[in-house]
Amino acid sequence: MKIATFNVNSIRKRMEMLLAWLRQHQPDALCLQETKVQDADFPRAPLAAAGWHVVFRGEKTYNGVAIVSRAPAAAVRFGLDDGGSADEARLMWANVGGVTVVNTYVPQGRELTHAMYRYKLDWFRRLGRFFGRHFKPADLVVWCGDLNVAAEPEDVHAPERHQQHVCFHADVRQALADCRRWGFVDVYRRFHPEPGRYSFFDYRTPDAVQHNIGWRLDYLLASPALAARATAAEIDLAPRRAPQASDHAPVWAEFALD
DNA sequence: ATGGCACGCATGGCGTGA
Repeated sequence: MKIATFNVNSIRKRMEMLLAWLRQHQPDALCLQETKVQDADFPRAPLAAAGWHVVFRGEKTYNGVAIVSRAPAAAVRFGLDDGGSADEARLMWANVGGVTVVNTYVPQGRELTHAMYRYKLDWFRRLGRFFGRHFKPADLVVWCGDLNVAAEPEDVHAPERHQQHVCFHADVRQALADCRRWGFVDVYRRFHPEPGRYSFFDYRTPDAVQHNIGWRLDYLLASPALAARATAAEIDLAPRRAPQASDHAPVWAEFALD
């Protein structure tokens, strides 16, 4: 089973690239973030014409998540179900081929002093409780998405310059670590321990990919039971190098399931 | 040290992203 995640930065701008990537990689499930489109305008027709199922929740201009799959997704649910802000355009989960796929677009946080940064830290706490409420480590679960955190110094170019950044501050790294303590394994790192492997490259950095000035913000984190079955994982930089690219690259992993 | 660029919007500059 092949599962992937891709922050597309507008699905309408990225549809041609997205269809080509699906055709080439044939994932069982692809989690998308930042679709930036309200549901009434979601471009489901070109995906359906290519034989893909898709479930989604979005809003105008901002956020938006979707799961594209070859077989229909089951038990599709949206949002954090703890009575707080549900953020349905930031979290969805579904069963695809016997695996529970959780797709998140974690709030970026804007500035350390901004209310959205407090909201981001709280969001990780709420998500940790969500995992504890719904899943057991023996379940086959994969948490995918743009987590907006470089988990370790190896996950960002020049970490010493980013100690006060909302995606690398000690507090947000700890919030992700606390959330992962449920049992999540970083599948990409199982296969690629080397530093300097990134999934995000800022548009404003000239030739960022060529100079490898980036961040690893996009993850597939598997439950212990699922991680034990991982056979491969990669960051695909080709779509990031292409014209009219998203600022993120797709990340995928494969699992050997019965 | 600062700002690059791209996106969407009842657009012609602004808020947001990371």
